[in-house]
Amino acid sequence: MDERTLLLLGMLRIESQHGYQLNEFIEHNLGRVTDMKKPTAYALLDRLEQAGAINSRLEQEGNRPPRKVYAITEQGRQLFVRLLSETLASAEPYVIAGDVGLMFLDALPLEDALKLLEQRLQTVRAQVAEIEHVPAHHMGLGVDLVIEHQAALLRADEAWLTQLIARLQAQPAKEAKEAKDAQPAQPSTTAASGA
Amino acid sequence: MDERTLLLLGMLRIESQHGYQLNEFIEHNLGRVTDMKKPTAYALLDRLEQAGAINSRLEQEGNRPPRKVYAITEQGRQLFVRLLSETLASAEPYVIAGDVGLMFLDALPLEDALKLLEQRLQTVRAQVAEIEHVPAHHMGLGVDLVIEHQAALLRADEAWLTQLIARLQAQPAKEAKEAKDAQPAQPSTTAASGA
DNA sequence: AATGCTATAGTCATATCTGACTAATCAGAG
DNA sequence: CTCTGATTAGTCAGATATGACTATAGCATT
Repeated sequence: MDERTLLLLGMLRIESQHGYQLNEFIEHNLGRVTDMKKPTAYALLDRLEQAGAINSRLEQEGNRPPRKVYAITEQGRQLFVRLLSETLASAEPYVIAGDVGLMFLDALPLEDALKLLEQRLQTVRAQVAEIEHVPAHHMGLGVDLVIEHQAALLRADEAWLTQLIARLQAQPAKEAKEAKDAQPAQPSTTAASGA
Repeated sequence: MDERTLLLLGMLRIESQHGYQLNEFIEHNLGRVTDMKKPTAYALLDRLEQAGAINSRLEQEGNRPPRKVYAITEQGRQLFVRLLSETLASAEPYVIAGDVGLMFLDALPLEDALKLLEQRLQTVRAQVAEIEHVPAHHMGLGVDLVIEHQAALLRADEAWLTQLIARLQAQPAKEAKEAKDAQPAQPSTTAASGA
């Protein structure tokens, strides 16, 4: 949530903009950097204005509905530098949603698991391919660095997955045994999930 | 949010448990897998019970306050397999919070940026070290795989960061130029953030 | 000159999540 | 025995986030 604030301040630091503009840019170009949705952005802008980090003036173009153009204030710049420093210096341990699936890999028959992991691998490969084709100097922001970073992580992910699949294919016996070892608990009522 | 449901179902599939038990385990052992908090878990358990995926019976131990022991139902097992399959097959493009910072790296003087990135690198290294010392067969679940996966990603992260720092140190001129190029917009009111 | 379509600009009711709290039991110190 | 602090078990008000919606303007088509 602090990163979202940082993002908005950073964008306004580059250029004063109205809400719609900010949201369009985020939606179209920053899908990899944030998943903040429109209403959240408006809410944060309101809060930032309350706090004096940005201010807004109404602007009328033609006789379209008037829109609020937000500009960063001196106070906002200070907040920006503070948030940026904090964000750069720290490394929040990330939580990867898909990892929950790995925890229960042994609940599925090996064949099924392999099929699903191969699907996942396809998806990851597609993501790598896509990100490698994003043109450099994408938007003049440091978005390039983010793209690089994400590409590096995605490639690591691809490599790991590939190796996992190979391992599972090569040692079905061993992995099956591990799966057994993993549940010394009571066999419980029904056993229908078919492990 | 679906992963959270999957996690709870998966844990109950292994063994019937009461809420407190589930939460303790998550808090102490699954910090890397999920960041779900206690009240969220209770809310999801309620919802799963409404939906018939789990049921609960009250259990009294000594004369401590009675507690609800949740058990997965046949319906719940089916849901579990479905969610697990979906999760394993897909690869949601992850959003790394810290990446927002990278976007605005050029807003700081190079020296400052380097100092901050080095701090980040320290943190990442500490995380790598920590994760490499987690004992294997940690809890008998597939948690091992998750640990491996996260270790792989963390090492990739470390390598990328190291290389970024080297690049920034080696080519201060070029990077400084890029920083200039990055903002052909208006110089705006105050220029106090000192870029 | 009415119709439908897209872009613009934002709002709001609802769903979701969590920090802070309640409340009972137990174990040990004095 | 009774006070203190830890453990167990959970709840709830309030903060956050978002899907779905409103509403106007411009433009092309018929």
